[in-house]
Amino acid sequence: MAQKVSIPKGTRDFSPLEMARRNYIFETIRDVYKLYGFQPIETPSMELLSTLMGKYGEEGDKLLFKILNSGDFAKKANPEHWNTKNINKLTSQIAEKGLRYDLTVPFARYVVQNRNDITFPFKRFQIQPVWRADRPQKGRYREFMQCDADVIGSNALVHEAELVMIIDEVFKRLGINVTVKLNSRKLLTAIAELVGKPELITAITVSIDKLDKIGIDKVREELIQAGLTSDDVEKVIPIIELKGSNAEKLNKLVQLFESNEAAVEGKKEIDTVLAYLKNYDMTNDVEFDLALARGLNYYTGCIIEVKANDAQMGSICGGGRYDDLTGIFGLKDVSGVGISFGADRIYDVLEQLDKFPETTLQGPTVMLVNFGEKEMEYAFKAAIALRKAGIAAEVYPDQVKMKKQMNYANAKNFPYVIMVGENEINDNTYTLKNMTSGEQSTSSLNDVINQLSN
RNA sequence: GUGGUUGUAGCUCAGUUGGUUAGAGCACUGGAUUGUGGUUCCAGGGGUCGUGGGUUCAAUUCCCAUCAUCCACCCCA
Repeated sequence: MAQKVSIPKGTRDFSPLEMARRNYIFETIRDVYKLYGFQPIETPSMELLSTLMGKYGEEGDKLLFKILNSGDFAKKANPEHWNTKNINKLTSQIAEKGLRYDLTVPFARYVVQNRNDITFPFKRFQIQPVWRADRPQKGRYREFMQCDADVIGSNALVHEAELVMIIDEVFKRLGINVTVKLNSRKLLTAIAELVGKPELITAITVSIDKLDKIGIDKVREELIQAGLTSDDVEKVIPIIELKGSNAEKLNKLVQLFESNEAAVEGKKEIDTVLAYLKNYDMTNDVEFDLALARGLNYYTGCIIEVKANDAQMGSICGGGRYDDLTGIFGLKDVSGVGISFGADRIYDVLEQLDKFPETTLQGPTVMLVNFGEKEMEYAFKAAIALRKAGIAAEVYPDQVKMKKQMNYANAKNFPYVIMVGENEINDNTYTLKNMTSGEQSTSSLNDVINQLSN
């Protein structure tokens, strides 16, 4: 009996149709990135664990796929660690590589390693898969594509504004309505300082980030659990619950925070970015949202997150400014800012909303029907001429029933089929059939090429 | 890591209050239709009912375990 085959949890195969649709997403993002002056790079699938570990928080370390060393790796492992189940020490002895968890940290490594050859500010984009040993669920895979654009070596807030414009343009082209949420990590720092517990910044941000999902009461509970007093909580809640337009929220912010230094800086960041955006005709909404936090703890300035308005899905794009990511690798005072589109989630949203364009369904342009030996030769030559003219052509390889050949053309979504039999050979003509309308006409090869070239 | 869901044909799923030949739709193959597909009709192939154990005269069905799956939490794209 046949062996039951499958692929690892959280991974997927992609059919020709799915590839066409994925490429449509990648091309759209790539085109917009290029339009804003970004250039592509690629980095290896695996990085040294020393590069990856500790950059994504404790949770992140757990979610890294680690690659077992080659050869007799067991020899190098200290048996004591086996016995005491000291996983951390043990992994460092038997695994020195891991699959990349995102594209930002490898990029920071790339910049530090190639700093002498890079002209700053450096704008790069990168579209590659990343891996996380997460438990899969809706919109969550263990292998998925990220489409990153980052600027490194410039503090200017114009980049934040342009990144928002890129997001707007990409989703406009894809036909997805989104809300771009904007906040600053500095305002979150200010909140932690306001209650006099700066060390709780991570726990606080994690809790308030859930406001949308779990509601204000649960957030209160979580904040208390995180170590805030109820007095503290009553100070925090009005801030994250601020309502009104972006300008109104920003104004009220001043009163709530008074002259907290971090708050002033954070507000200025948001002000500046929104001022830049006034020059641009946004298709989607930009919302200043104090409850936006984002998990990755390397962010220091503006943070950005995008949600689809018409689909149930986690964030489909996110990013922010990180002031010290290259510092970890020994290159100080280089600020970076970037965004990342989650292509797989965007795919799921497009599918849910049925927004893929028709053209992603289309197969090669024309199939030539195979009627017999003589006809095959005639058709084969025609296919060569068609390809020379830049038209994707294919001759059906076997002499089987017409019905079967037409079924094949149908299944493969050929928009056109060419039929050549005895009559056509005698007259040196070709019968071209439009598969959507069913119309067909007989003419010379040049005419056929002209018709298909449009 | 925690909680729940579901495992029956290639795919999507019925079904059996435990009983001897396990069903449908889609897909596939052949025919109606030997140069015309996407519509229709007929026929056919394909399943040790996830795996292991238990209860029973008898288990695909009940019980236990295990694996896989999907969903939710944690966290995140």
